[in-house]
Amino acid sequence: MVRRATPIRNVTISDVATNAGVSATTVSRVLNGGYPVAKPTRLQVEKVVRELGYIRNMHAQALRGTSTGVVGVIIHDIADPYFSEIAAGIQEIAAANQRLVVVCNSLRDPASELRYVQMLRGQRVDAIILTGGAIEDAAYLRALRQDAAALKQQGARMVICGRYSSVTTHTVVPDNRRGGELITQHLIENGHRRIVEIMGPDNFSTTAERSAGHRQALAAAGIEVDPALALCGGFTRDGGYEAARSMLASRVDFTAIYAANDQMAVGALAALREVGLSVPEDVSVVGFDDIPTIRDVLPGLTTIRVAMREMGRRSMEIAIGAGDHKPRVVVFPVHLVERESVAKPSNRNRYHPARPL
Amino acid sequence: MVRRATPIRNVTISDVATNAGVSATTVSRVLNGGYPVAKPTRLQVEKVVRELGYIRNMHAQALRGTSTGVVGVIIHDIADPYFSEIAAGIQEIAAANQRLVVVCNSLRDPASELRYVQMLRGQRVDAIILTGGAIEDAAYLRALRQDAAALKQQGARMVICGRYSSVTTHTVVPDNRRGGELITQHLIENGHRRIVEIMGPDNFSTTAERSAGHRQALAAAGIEVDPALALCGGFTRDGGYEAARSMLASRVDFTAIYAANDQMAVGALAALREVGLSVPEDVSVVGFDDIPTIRDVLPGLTTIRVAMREMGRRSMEIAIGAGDHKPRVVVFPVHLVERESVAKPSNRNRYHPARPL
DNA sequence: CCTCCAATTGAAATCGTTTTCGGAGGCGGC
DNA sequence: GCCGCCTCCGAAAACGATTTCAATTGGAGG
Repeated sequence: MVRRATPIRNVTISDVATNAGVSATTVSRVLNGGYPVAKPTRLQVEKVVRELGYIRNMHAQALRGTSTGVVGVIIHDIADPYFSEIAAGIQEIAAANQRLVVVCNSLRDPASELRYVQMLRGQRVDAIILTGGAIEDAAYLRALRQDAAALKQQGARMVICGRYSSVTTHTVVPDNRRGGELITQHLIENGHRRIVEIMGPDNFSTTAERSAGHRQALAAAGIEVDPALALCGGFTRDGGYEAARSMLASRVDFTAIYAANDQMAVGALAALREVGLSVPEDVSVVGFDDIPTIRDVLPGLTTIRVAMREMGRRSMEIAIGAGDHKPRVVVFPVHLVERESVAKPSNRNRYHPARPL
Repeated sequence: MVRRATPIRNVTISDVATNAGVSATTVSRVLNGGYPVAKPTRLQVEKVVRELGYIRNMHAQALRGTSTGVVGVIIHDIADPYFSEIAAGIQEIAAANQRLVVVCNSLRDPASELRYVQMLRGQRVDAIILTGGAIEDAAYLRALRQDAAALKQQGARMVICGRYSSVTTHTVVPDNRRGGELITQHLIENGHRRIVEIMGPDNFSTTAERSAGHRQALAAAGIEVDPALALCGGFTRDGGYEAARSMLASRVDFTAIYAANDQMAVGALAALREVGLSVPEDVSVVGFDDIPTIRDVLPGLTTIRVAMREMGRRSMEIAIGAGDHKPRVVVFPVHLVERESVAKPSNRNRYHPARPL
């Protein structure tokens, strides 16, 4: 096969200008509007643009100084339903405003998060949205703060979605603490006093907040916190499964499980099912987030609704909000969604799993 | 608050050059390697780069002609577990190769897909990955073919993931037809002859292929296709739910449901549960894809495993595969995953749902 | 001492756009 | 007839990087 002799070159604004018999300046003015261009000239230029299939080179445009129209999003894991909902919300607003979104998966690794921030700065994005909780150790914070300053310096924004942070003034968060409180109250009202808490990974702000709400509700009801009932796991289905199994193996006494997110709750459900315990008859189980897929697990999981998609939308709105530089902290309210996974405690079978581990 | 007097300007390569007492050329050479630079000079430049926190302006670099390091991905819906798995695979390879990924949600709209292709061409991306089935009408195809030609002309690639297409030579697809055949054979081997087929949206290539495999297996078993047993729905949980309900309402006789993807199968499961039919005792149900969340629905859904993440990985590998311009069509094999949603047919309750619609 | 070569470095052109600063023409008012 | 204003348009200077071409140095070899 013979390679084309013509060099690889795109149609440029000068090509359009030449073909239309005007200068590049005029073409640019037609393209961008705002300047006076005589009607016939405008029409002619538009015709040539169509004929040649001209597309603006965004890099030249960006280099010249105008905005890039690109927003960077750094997200833990796009395959995680919690984050993909947020991402979908972000996309909605981006699409409605002709913005492009660069999505980066940090896989919960602070170092890779920082690397991505650098790459996005190199891309001169208009804004960066950081989603998800993060381990906020000192070195990480220092680096991020520098990036945020540089970003602001170049007129770009940083918004943090899903966690509080001292790094930027633009923040969108669910009311995690309140959620932990609400769901725990619900369990307490149903008569539970020995509640297993399957927490998220250590050191994550989300973990801390959801746990704080839980303990607060416990304290308000005069229930002492038993360290034997709390354990950490990855924020995943398998994390919940493993945690539930190890709790079961430890033989400690409990009547309910509070998992720090729905996926862990689903894992716990699976672990309970495996040993022949049924929910909610033997054990009550609650989750957090109300991810879309949750409505099809059995029994229906009682959980805390977090408006993930709306949070994504709001983050993007703030990210591209034109002139408005006012600091924003948006706290999304949460609420309890009751399904079938909670009942009054009973002692049936609790210490004698039908099937052994 | 007083605005900073200093103009918004980034550290450029010339700043580094000045501070290091060398020329921009030398800095560029230190940054990109390949040219001889004396050790002390190199060290000095690297030191200044660190001190000033210099970050390359990708736009200037891209404008000059080197690649942008960005790959565009156009995907139906990032919140759909099928696609978010593919996206995760794409991200894995991108991360390993320092590429950035621009993700665009087309929401199954061909027009918006084309708009995004244009925007991505404006970004001079190194490649575009198109995922998901599409309505391939003539006008759409013509436009896409033009874009593909222009892309190739500028040295970029287009790879299509999830559907066959006459537009580009780079294609990554699951063996949809074979999957439809396998799962139908499985039902037939279990004694089913009246199988409802809940198809995906009309005109989608994926729908057509999965349905073709189904009918092929039916034909091979000498079972005549009954049009009353087939119906279309959106590729969503609710699409499956609605389809199942309307089938139930139509009172036609069937013993099994083949849904064209897992989400529709889950919807069908919910519809059956609502009318008091149990799976697999009263009706067998199968899906397609084996999305991750499926393993936690009850009863465990028998389905066809599609290697979504691997497909994403492979698409990206092809997209950034450097010199290699050989056309590639990669067909991913599928296989049957047996769980608990299929049993021999029985007549119990079939015409007398415990609860009315 | 002269020539030549290898090793380093720099000046300047280039990529495609936007924008500033004027220039050219037309027209009304004096 | 001249002045000034408006309308429309173009030349040229950025933006920040890479790369070509050439220059400088120092040392080796004759």
